[in-house]
Amino acid sequence: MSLKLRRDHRCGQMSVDKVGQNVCLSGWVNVVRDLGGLIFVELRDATGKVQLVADPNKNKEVHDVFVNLKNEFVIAVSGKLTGRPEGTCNHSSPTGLVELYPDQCEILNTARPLPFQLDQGEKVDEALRLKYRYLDLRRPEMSKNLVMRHKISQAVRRYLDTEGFIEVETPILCKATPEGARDFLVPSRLNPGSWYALPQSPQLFKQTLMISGVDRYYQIARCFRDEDLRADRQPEFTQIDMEFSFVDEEEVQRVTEGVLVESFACAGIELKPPFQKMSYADAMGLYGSDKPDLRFGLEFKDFTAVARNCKFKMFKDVAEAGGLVKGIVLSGKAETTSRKHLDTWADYAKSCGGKGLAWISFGKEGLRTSGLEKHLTADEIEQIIQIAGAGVGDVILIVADKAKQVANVLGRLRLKLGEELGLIDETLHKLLWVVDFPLFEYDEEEGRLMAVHHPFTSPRVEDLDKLESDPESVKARAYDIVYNGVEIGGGSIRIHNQEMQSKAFAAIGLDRETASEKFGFLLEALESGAPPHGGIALGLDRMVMLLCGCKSIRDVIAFPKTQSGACPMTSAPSAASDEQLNELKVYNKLDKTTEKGKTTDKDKKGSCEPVC
RNA sequence: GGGAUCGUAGCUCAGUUGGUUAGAGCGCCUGCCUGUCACGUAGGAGGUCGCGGGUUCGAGUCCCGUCGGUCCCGCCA
Repeated sequence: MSLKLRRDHRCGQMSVDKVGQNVCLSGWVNVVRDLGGLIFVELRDATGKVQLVADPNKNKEVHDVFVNLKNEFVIAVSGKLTGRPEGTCNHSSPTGLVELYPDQCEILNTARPLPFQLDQGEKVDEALRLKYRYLDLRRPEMSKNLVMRHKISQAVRRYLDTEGFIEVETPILCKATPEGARDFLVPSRLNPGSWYALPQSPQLFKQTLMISGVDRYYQIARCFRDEDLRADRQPEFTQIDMEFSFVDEEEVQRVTEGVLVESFACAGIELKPPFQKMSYADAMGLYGSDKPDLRFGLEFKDFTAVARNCKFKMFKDVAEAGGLVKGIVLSGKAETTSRKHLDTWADYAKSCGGKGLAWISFGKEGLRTSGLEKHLTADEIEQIIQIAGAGVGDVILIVADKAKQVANVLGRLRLKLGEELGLIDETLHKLLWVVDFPLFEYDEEEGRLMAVHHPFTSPRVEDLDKLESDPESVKARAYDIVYNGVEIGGGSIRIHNQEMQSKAFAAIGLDRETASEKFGFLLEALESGAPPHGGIALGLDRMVMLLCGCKSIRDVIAFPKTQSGACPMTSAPSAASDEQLNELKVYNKLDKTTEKGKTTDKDKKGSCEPVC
């Protein structure tokens, strides 16, 4: 089809300096304002909106076309751009000083009334927005997000290129790994009974590339994890994946800081590296989180020493069992904190799995407590106040429990209070490296040690001798990068030595045979001259979400999944035909499917097995 | 696997203690209207109250189940 009118300008470019020029524009009818005589139409394209005017006295033909225009019709117009008459300018629009009286107008396509109005924006039910995602993405708020994502990707590519990185693509059809998240599986037609796994990350490939001598690799890589979804978690997501040869932590962190400086600059945010560092132990001890939000205080105070020597059984037992008694201080909140507030917070603490919440309110009229004065001496309460650094007008909230539980309960309470009491300075951009993670953590359910980061993470040199004797005390050469309390990336210096890698596998209970079967190629590669190497992966979706000011990564992904992992637009996932399954030698254990392709019994777990 | 919450017109919502013919704004359709920019104005069409069952003389409203959305816990090396 040949167009009579060929676009030569974009709506967003229409400004006073183009007045007098002949322009041809194409786009969508954003809105029609038909005054009976004059008809105003807002024309929208990817760059913006501009006002078109049809005057029946000036051009009857064009006016006749305009009379029939409806929202979201696709049109092309041409004519001379004019400045708006005195008093009719719209100063709230970027193109509000100009308008176009077309001398030609062509309707390129019509549109039925839409299932939702584009100007209703975020108010529209998300399921509907996802079903008609192509309409949702027409909204400038959404297309802005896509553009921001593009800009950040481009900035990252530009920056990493200057730092000597090359982008290498790694397979999507991979081998399943025993550790980590649940894998998505893909049956192999050519090898009936065998399955590929989609990559949880390109981890092993990028390490292999280091052994190949690639030196510096990056990839904006799609990753897949078959776990439950959240506002910030999708089954497929994108990482800025990097790996470096011959580096230590400092170099990885320097380059990562550069990536973040460039990315944040896309959103007009200036970051100043180097970023603050904090040990995992401090993060957990002071904020009860491995990703503390440092935009506000409320650091934990430790009252365990007082508790150990007091007569209050509740505190004393916890302290003697190796637990902790810790609290946070709400400065100057004694007057505004009612008993109801305290009860609500205590309920919240319980809902987080805590046993309760003790409190001391240091009001003008004197002390009020959650009954603590019955169990503690005045001197002990005074000691607590001293340790808390509290004074008149302050409130102290106290939790006593196992160390892990104190961190969990008090950490979550801290976040809730930070928000509820308006303590968070929204203008701050707090970047933080969390370092010195433990290498392993004991998993009660599995009954074995698990890698905190992943099993390829190098132990700290000074802890090497403890790898077998006291593995839980070994620190990892790992680092997470945290932005305003959100983990946006993590990485480590890797093991580049076969012997140590075997020891690490052994520590997490991976026997020689399994290790060899699952990771034999890596162990072998490590024996062929593997350079010291390390890297990091940044969560692109989360970064873009935060930089766009969105609450969900779904708003920065063009075609995201719902919480149940479905795509309302395409209705994926759907049943496969018997023909397809037969070809794959896969047997469907589920009951027969309905016409709609949905399983008749949702309670049964979908499971497919090779027939052989 | 668990907790919370939502589902009423195309969209966003209201709908009292269970009681007559289920309402509003926007959108849509038909008029009128020459400087609008949330155009205005007059009229009109439009409803399996997510679905199934139960309680009741009577259910949008109460109960049970189910489907779908969202948030969270678990899970996410």
